[in-house]
Amino acid sequence: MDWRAACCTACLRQAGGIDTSRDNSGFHPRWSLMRLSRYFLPVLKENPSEAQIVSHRLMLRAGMIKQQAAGIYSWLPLGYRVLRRIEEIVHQEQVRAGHIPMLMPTLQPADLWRESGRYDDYGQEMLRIKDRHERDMLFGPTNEEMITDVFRAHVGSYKDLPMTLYHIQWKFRDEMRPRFGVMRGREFLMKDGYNFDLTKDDAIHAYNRHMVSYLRTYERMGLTAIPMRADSGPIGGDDTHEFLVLASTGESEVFYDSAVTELKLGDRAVDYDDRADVLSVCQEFTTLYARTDETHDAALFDQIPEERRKVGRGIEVGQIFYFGTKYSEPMGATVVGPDGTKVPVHMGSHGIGVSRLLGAIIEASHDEKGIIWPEGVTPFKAGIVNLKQGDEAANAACEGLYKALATKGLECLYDDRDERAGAKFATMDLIGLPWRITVGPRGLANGVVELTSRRTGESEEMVTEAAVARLVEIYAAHP
RNA sequence: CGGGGCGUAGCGCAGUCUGGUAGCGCGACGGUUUUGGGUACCGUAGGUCGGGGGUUCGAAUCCUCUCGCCCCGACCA
Repeated sequence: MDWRAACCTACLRQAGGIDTSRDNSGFHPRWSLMRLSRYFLPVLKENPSEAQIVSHRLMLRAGMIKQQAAGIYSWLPLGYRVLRRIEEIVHQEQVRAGHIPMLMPTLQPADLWRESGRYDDYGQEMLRIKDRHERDMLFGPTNEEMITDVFRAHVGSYKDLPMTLYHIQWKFRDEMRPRFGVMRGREFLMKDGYNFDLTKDDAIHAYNRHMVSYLRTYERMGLTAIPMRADSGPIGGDDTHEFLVLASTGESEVFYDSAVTELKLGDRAVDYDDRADVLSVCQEFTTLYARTDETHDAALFDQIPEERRKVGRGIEVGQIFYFGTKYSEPMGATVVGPDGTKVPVHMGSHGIGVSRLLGAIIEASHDEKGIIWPEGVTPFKAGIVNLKQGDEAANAACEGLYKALATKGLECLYDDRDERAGAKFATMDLIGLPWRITVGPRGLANGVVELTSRRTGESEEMVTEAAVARLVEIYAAHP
């Protein structure tokens, strides 16, 4: 399950401890052995003028991204770690729901899109490219055609269904006006999944299964994402919900019953194969009024008790569609049914904006000092701040802590720079690690270090073993 | 794509109106300071002023073309 991070954790466990030398393998990133003095974290004290909204500013200031062109970014080490972590959560929850990971290319032949009729429909957002043989190619903005092509080439029987394939891949949409940093880039990382089912009922179950897996995915990231009935837009379909994170900087106006923000999936067990179970969760989360401006119905909205009637803005972080045979029919994706006749499969597609989630999470979780990462997605589990670099006791205590946490599988960032305390604290606050362990001669004289919550600012002094135990306990809830 | 704005050192900016060969703060680097919330002082390095063409004895500055980026709008994960 933990197939993304496994190599790092495993090689760490195998090593059985700590290697304080720089890792030069270039493949297994020993992230848990990170000294800030050897890391690449180009933080900025001042706000870059190009960034307007808070998540964009903070991502630039925290040294997470560097813009390379309008809407196109390099992911610097810190940003890359969060991106990978979000990706990992998405993978885990998709696999848990029974969906199968794969990978399709970024470049696609135009002919596939001519089959579905979308080559002409898609418009300028599609980046069209010619190869050296003058063949028409495109940088994929989505993958319905390609997955349908994969499916029809290899699947021919109803016995192979149901099947849901997904991948996490870079997409490109040549937006007229990219903005808000990674929230609306032209190049973006997206999880997109496609279900193939024999009947509409089966496909609706796949739709519901995705809704539940998405709710769990967002909750693990510390987000409240509300499913809202939405227009289908250019992908086209009969049924669709968008998932929106409430934030004043959101691009969509949303109307909702405030009670929906109280709904939590929590750690309740949902059997993804149990249709009734899955359906009941979907009903629980979609019964209360929650719609974007596209589908807003003022009459229905007015029936909500006034004190619960809310209008706000939201950031779209995912969308699920059922679209039936829209692609399977024109592209000939059929299976032979139990009665021996060929029928086009029922499909749906389901997307999560992986790179965009970084921005959404920051919009939802920050303060004037910087980012506040939810434990589920933090790039490092804690920051260790050595207040007196060079002091033998402080150095030893920090390295001991570092080792103790690492052997528990908690990857931390050790600020071993020769800087003033204030500079170190400011950096930690900016990059938003949820926990900070402060180690200095003053506390060590009493045998204690200080554990501070980034979110509340509350500090508590305790012996190092207690700090390790506390963090182990906290992160047990965020695998 | 319509409207507006901006490109000068890694970042934030001044200098452009009124041409005379580039400056400030932060950061970086080297010292001193031994420091519990971006410390202070001393010193050093770093810029063909987005690019091309033109006017001029002389262009960051004036003219022109061009590229890039940002903001508002329409559009979108």
